[in-house]
Amino acid sequence: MKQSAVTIKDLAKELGISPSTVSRALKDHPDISPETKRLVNALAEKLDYEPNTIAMSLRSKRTNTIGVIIPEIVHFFFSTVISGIEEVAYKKGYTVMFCQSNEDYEKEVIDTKALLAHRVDGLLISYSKETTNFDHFREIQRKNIPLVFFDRVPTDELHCSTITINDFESAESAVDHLVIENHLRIAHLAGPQNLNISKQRLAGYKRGIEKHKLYFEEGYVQYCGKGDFEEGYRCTNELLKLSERPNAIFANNDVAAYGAMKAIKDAGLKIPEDIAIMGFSNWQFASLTEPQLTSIAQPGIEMGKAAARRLILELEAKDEDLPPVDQVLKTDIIVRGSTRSTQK
Amino acid sequence: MKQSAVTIKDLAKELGISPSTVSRALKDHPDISPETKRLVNALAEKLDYEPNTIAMSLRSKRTNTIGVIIPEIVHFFFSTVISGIEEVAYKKGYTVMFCQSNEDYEKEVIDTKALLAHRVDGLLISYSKETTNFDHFREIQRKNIPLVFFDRVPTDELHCSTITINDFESAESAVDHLVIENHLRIAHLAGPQNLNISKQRLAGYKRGIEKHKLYFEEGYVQYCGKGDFEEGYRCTNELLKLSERPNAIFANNDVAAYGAMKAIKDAGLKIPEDIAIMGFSNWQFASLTEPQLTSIAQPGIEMGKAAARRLILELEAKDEDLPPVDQVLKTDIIVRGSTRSTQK
DNA sequence: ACCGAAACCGCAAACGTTTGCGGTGAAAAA
DNA sequence: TTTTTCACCGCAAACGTTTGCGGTTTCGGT
Repeated sequence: MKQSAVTIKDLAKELGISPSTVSRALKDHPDISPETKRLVNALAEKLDYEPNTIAMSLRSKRTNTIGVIIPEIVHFFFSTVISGIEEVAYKKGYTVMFCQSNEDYEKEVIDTKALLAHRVDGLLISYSKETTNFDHFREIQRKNIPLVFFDRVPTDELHCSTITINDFESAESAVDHLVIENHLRIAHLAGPQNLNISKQRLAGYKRGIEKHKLYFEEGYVQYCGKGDFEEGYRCTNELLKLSERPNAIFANNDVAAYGAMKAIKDAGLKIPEDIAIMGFSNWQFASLTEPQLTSIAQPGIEMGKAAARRLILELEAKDEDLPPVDQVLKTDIIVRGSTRSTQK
Repeated sequence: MKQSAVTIKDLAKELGISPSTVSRALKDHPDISPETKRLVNALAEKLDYEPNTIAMSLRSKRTNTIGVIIPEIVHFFFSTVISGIEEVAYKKGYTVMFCQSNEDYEKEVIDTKALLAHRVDGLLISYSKETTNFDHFREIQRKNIPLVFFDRVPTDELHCSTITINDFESAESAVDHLVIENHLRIAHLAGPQNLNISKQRLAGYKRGIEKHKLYFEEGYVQYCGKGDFEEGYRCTNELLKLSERPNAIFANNDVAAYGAMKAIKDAGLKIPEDIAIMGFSNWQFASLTEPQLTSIAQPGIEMGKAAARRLILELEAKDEDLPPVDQVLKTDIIVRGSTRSTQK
């Protein structure tokens, strides 16, 4: 069960010099003669010496590791974010430790404890739908370790950098799009309201309704808490019962949108002729369905990259505390068959 | 940038006793009096002492960390595997460090180096499509650190435990299913042949063809290397040119199957009446499309769990070397509209 | 011949734990 | 009273690095 086991001491003994000299030689310290450096490096190569990062961490108090907590990995958007995180972390010489909270508050606090125990240099977090208590985040800050939120971010009680998309404007322009396609009775399948993103999307939707002076009634906003397929199906059936039946549905996410699609098909209605559907996130399969789903593309990879870049920036600005920044990424409406009223 | 900073020494100084005593008291060592233990634990609680895992690792040579390398995270199947891994790792008190190779050989070897440098206790790997040289895996073994492969596993030159599904039988029963549904000219979109899984699926397909004495010609097997949507589309168009046009296509994976679906629709043919389609992996969206895709469900979560369980077993069987085991998980055919010839 | 400055290197402590071994005091046995 | 036996605790080394400080040479300059 031993690792490679060749240490600086071994090199030193072999060469009849001191460990300090070996250490310095390996890092090209000016105090060491070129000749010695040559010898040391040659031997290190030969015995394939590899520095013990654990020992280095113990001294330097840095692990070159960043911790990531996301609600769930089996989720198209989050998996793209992770991918982005991994990419820049790798390029900057960091490795990532990762946990999923499974949308469970308890697990989330245990995860943060675990990552702190493993002495990650910094943390990247998108918190669970359940999380309303932020004490575990405050604990992180108390220990002075950098923390960046992405996608699901707290309103600014914690002073952390955040990476988000412009949910409000995206939702608003979703309404714009539907109006252009001549759908004027637009309903919304809203997400969990303790998540800022859901609130913003709902708010953007309402803004769009007002801006265009569209018809609206209470029933047009259906709150589907979990936002899964079944909820989308159920909520859409509610919408179909309304006397002023909407002719477009803007869903908080793609999966709920597909629930809506099924409900509409089951009701014998046509998409988009009778009712148009629009999702949010542009999941991989949005282009594979029939009709294809119009959706709002969230730049997941970019978000991951931005979050990681920001965190590493804060990590490496040793002394001076950088003031937190809120970076907002742009989305794109991907127009497909589920809303296109006219010809292809 | 300091962590909580309270150490065993601090506790010792505060209580006027030695660090060794504190250490022992905290681990409930019999040499320490109940009274002292009480005092130590009380103070530890008060100052919220947390053991420095780095220091512990340095002594014990164990990090309680397992490394995972997968081809890509933005992939339904692999994300489910990771999810399973995380779940059991968490339960057993391990955290996971994770890298994606992006199907790139060079990145894969760099990743293994990085994980080894971070002194993970063991590794879980599914290698890239490009990988044909296994030296970096041998290096891991040389260092005597446990390694378990899953899904994409080497043929037994390395002596490692593996977790796979029964690709051969699954493919064979896919053919069985198609025959039952009365599709007797079955083509196959094959995957990259340096991957065992692809070879097995192809072999299982061929076995099915022979068993049922079905019509076959060379052109019925199309090799789509990358196995993505475009390849599936392209290869299917090749199939459509054949004089004895197949009336069923069994694809190596779901995405390719959707490429096939598009090609068939574009050709003005009906699914499954003219040509049935069957995928492999049962991606999330298989039930959301029109028609829904018949596919073979791989138990991703189970695979992840099994792999992690096996690795941890080997990790904790300190001395005696466990002989490698090959665990094969069962799949299920999920029958949907893309192959169902009859009613419903 | 002496001094000063380079150039090169080693000592030892430190990071926070763990642990073998030995030491103390007091109670029990002789 | 002396010895043995406990119960309890501290010393110090070790894990593999890094680094401030000081020590030896060697050499060019006066």
